[in-house]
Amino acid sequence: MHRHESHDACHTGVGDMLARAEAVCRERGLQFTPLRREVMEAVAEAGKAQGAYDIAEKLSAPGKRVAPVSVYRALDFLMQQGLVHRIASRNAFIPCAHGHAPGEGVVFLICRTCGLVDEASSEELEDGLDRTLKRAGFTPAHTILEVEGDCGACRERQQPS
Amino acid sequence: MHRHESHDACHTGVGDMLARAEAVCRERGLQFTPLRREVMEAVAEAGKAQGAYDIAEKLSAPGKRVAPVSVYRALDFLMQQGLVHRIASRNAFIPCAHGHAPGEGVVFLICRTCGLVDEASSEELEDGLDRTLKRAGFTPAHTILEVEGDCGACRERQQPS
DNA sequence: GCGGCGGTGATACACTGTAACACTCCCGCC
DNA sequence: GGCGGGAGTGTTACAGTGTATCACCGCCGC
Repeated sequence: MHRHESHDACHTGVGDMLARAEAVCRERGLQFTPLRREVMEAVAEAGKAQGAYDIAEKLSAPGKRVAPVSVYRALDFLMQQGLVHRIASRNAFIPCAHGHAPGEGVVFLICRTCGLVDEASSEELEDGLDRTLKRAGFTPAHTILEVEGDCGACRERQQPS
Repeated sequence: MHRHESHDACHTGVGDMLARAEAVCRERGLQFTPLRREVMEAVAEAGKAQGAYDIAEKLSAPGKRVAPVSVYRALDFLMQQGLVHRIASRNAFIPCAHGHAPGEGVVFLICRTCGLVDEASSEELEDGLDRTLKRAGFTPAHTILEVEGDCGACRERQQPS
C-alpha cells in the first residue's frame, strides 16, 4: 500500500498531508497555526517515528528555540484531529497515512530494522477483536495495536533470495 | 475467567504465581533470588498494574531501600521468563495470569475505572492478525495489544440496571 | 588462592511528559 | 477608542520513567 524506498515522498506525500491537515482544520473551524504546521511537517517529512524532543530539536535554529512543551501541545492538537498517531511502544509520533474514523481499528507495523512505521487496517481483525471483547464482557474505549517486526523490504534486503 | 471482587486472591492467586515462577526458574536453571521473588510478589499482590517506582517504594522499608534500578532488572528478568507483562500504555507491570507461549497473542483489558487489567486470548483474533500481517508482507516479532475501557463489573456498578 | 560470572547496590544521568504562569494577538463589544 | 476574554505560545520548573556505569559480593570451578 505504501512504498518506502526513500525518505522523501514517503507515505501519502508530505504536501498532501499538509494540505489535508489544513483542510481538516478549516472545515472544523480550528486554527492551523505556523507552529502546528511546522510540527505536522516535521512528523510527515521524517519517514519514521519521531520523538517529541527530536521534533523540537529539528524545529529549533540558532536564535529560535522551540521548547518540547510547545511541540507536545501541537502534537496533542494534531492527535485530537486524527492527523498524527502516537506509537506507545516507542514514545514517538507518526503522521496518519490514511484518514480513518476515530476509534477505527488500525494496526501499526513497526520495522525494527529500518524504523519505518506503516498502518494497516482489517475488518476481519476488528471483528475478531470485537467478539473477543464482547465475550469478556469488556466495553472498549481506546485500542492500541502495535506490531514490531520486519517489513518486506528489509527482509528482502537482508537475505536476497 | 478471572474474578475481581477483592484485592487478595485476585487472578490466579499470589501463592500459585510464586510457585509457578519458582518452578519455571528451577526448570530452566535460573535463579529465583529473594529480590526477584519480592518483586514478583509485589506485582502479584497489587491487583492492578504497578509502576516500577511503586514497586521500589513498596519493597523499601526504613533502613532497607530498594532502588528502582534493581526493580527494573528484576522486572526485565521476569518478563523474559514470561512471568510478568509490561503495559505499554501505562508504563506499568502486571503478573501473567495464565502461562502462554512466548509470542502467543494476548489482549490486555485495562479498566479505566477500577484499574484492573485482565488478559484475554483468542485464536480467532490471532488468526485475523496473522492474515492481516501476511497480507502486508510483515513478519511479526512482538505484538502489543491493549484495550482501555470499562470492565463488566464496573459497568454494572455504575448503572445498576 | 584466584579468576570469572551472575546478581545486587548506588550514583548519576538521559529521556519523556506535565504544571503553572506570563505574554501576545485577535476578536467582539461597549 | 478602550476593554475584556479566549486561544495560542514562550518560559521555567518539575515529576515520572528508564538506563549507563562502576563497585562490590558471593559462588563456583580450576
